[in-house]
Formats: sequence, C-alpha cells, structure tokens
Amino acid sequence: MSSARVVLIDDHPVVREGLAISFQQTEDLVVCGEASDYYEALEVIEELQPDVAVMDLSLQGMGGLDLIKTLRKKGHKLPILVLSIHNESFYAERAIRAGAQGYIMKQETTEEVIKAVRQVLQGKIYVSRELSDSIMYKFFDKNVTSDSPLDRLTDRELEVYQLIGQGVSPHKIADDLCISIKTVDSYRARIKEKLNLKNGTELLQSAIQWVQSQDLG
Amino acid sequence: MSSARVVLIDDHPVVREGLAISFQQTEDLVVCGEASDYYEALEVIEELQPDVAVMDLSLQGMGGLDLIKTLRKKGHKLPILVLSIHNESFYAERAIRAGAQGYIMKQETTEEVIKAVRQVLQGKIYVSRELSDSIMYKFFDKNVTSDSPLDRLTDRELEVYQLIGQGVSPHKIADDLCISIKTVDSYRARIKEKLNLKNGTELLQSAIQWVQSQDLG
DNA sequence: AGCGAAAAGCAGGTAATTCCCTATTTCGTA
DNA sequence: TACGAAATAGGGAATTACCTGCTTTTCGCT
Repeated sequence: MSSARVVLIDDHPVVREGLAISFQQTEDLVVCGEASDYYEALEVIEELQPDVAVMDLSLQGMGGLDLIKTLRKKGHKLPILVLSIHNESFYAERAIRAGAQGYIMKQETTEEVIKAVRQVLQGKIYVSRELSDSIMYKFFDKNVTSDSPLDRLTDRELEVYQLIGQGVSPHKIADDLCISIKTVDSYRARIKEKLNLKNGTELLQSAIQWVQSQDLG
Repeated sequence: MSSARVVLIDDHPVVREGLAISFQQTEDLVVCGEASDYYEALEVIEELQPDVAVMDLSLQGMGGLDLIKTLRKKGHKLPILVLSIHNESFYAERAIRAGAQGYIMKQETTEEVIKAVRQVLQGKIYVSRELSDSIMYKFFDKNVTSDSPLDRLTDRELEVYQLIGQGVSPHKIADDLCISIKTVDSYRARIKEKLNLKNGTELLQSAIQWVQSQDLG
C-alpha cells in the first residue's frame, strides 16, 4: 500500500518542519505540500489533492475555521486534523462542526499526532478522551446551561472578537476577512450585545483580556 | 571551535523537534537538552549549563517571563532567545527587560531563528527591525533619562491616559475633568506622540494594558 | 523679579469611525 | 420546503480622530 499524502497548514515554519520530519520517519505518511495561510492552503490542496490535511486554527487573516468551511463547501472530502495551541474545550467543537475530523493540541507528543492522522485517515474522528467524555456528557444532559457567554458567539463573531483583542482595527479586520467594514460593524454590535458590553472600549478591553488569557494558558 | 550547546524550552513537542532538526543541520549549534515547562527548564539548565536557551513565553503554569526572571535571579548568565507566537509589540520589551537577549516570532523562518541564536550567542541583542526602530526612537526621543516612557507624560496627560485605559469615553473624560473635549483631544494627541502610538486604537490598547498591569500590582 | 520653556487649556474644520436600525442572502435542518 | 439563525451590508446621525494654531498659566532658573 502506498503512503498517504499529507499537507501541512501552519503559519509557523518551525512547526511545519517538525511535523515534516516526524512524518518522514513513518512508513505510511508522506508530506506532499505545505501552506502558511488560507489562500496558500486552498491552492496547495486544489493542486495536489492530498489524502489528509493537518492544520493550525490560527492563521493570519482568514482563520482555520474558515478554511475548513470553504474546503467543505468546495466539495473536498479529505479528512482534516486540527492541530492547535488552543485548549480543545473552546475550539474543538467548532472545528468539528465546521467539518474537521479531528482535534489535537500541540502539547501532544508527535507520536500521538501521528496516531491521530492515521485515525482520521481511516474515516474516524479523533479527539482526546477528555473531550469525547465532555461531549458525551453534554449529549445526554439536556439542560447544560453552564456555557460561558463566549459560547454564544458564532464562529464569525468569535473570529472578529479575537482580532479585536489583538488590536486589529475594524478597517483591517474587514480587509483580512474580505468583508465590508459595515459587516464588521454588525459583528461588533452583536458581540457587544451578547457579552453585555456597553461600548467599543469595553469591547476592546474584554477582547484584549480574553486573548491574553487564551494564549498564556 | 566546538558547537554551542542549546536548550529548547517549549511546551509543544513538535516545535522542539523542528528546532532540534534545524540546529542539527548546522555546524555550530547542538541541542543538549529540552524542557516543556518552568520546572523542567530550571532543572535542565542547572544540570547541563548550556550556552544558550531558546524558549517560548507561553508555558503551562509559570510562564516564560517568570522563568527568565528566576534564571537571572539565580545568577545564570546564559543568553536567552524568546521564540514566541505573540506579536512582539506586546511582549518583546517585557521579555528583554526581564533579562532576555532576543525576541523572535514563530512566524519567522528557521534560518532567521538560527541567525538570532547566533546573534545572542555573540552577546548581541536580537529583535526585529521594526521593534528596534521603535525602541531606538523612544530612546533618542528627547531626554535619555532612562525613565519609562510613561514618566514623560505630564500629570494631566497621565490622568487622561488612565481614564482612557479604564474605558472612559473622551466625552466623559472632559466632563469628569471639567475641561473641553478639545482639550482631551489635545492630550490624546500629545500622549500618542510621546508614547509613539500610531492611532487611537493603539492608544486605547496601550492604555488598557497599562491600567491592567497597574491593577495586578 | 523676570525670562523662557513647558504645561494646560481651547477652537475649528475635515476625514474617518462608531453607533443604531434595518434589510438581504445564505444555509442547515426540522 | 419553510423557518430561524448566521452572515452580509447599507444609510444616516453622532462621535472621534487628526490636523494646525492660539492663549494663558505655571514653574524652573538666573
């Protein structure tokens, strides 16, 4: 049986190289392409038609969630494994709902990452034991009202929230996401509503705090 | 000349492996140890006495900044290169003030990372061109009093800065201080100039972060 | 006491952004 | 397929941003 062809999508060259080396040492996986952002990823995947994609969620501009959705919309069936620095509890469900087959954190060993790739290649879904337990729990327990207010944000709203927290101006957010500034405006309004924030400043404050708490884990 | 011995400190195995492979391909750098968190890092460094450390800022538990400070407090002199996912504008200055010799983002190519390692090994400081420009500017701007840039703000300016950081709108600031909005406007402009902030968003961001850091002691 | 330099305070105008409300299109799903 | 949620965006009033220039205090210093 020939090796499965993998594309790596991550904006950190070091990570891509690390993965490439690891896959190189396996019998059954071979890296056929790499990409560092949304557009590159689309190109590479259309051109190479790989068997599986391993991708980070936090890409510049359009994020990983958008990429997953776009790929699905375009009819690509390849399994996607999300490899993220973010705690799974927050993004894994969104990623899988968007069409990914797996979610694994960068804290995991490369062996585990390889296991995960193999698993999604077989058509299974890969998530950590903890996450699957928690999903199980939610599934059987109807009245789980313990959601954080952030869970009420839609994917797009969250994306905008994140960019706001990084200090990106509304204008640039619009550019990055290829939408009108008016749309960004709408999202800001809805986020403010959902998170109960009075004005733009409070929004920025809240977003900055969130982003910082996110990446300092 | 023998190779410089490097320790890698990052809680993502993939990143450590990627770096290890890259360093392996150089003549002058060899990885002598790895660590994935604060305590492991301390152990490894005490035991191996490496020539240089490459570390991520976002470690579980105690963060990278703490690690840098602790190492310095313990008298370790080894140069430290921070390799971070964060935009330099947030953390680079803090990292260097804490005792690091360099700051580079994970978005950079591995070649650039290697260059950076060599530079800090030579006792130089490594930061991106943009950052060094901005620091240079701050440094030569007016008096070289080595004060924090905030010390250059007049009392009134600082007062306004604080209110901005608390999320108070220009209109309300004017009311609170019993001055015209136009005056508030002037202060904002002067603060931006003194702190080298490009626009209102950066001002707000900077002010919010300052206020938050104040609150944390 | 008096000079000069900051600091504090204000104005006015144009460009840009924010805020609030409403509307259309797209999609998953019951 | 019909419905509701999500994504997208436009109009218009209100607010801010960003200039440039001006007056009046305040204050350090000789």
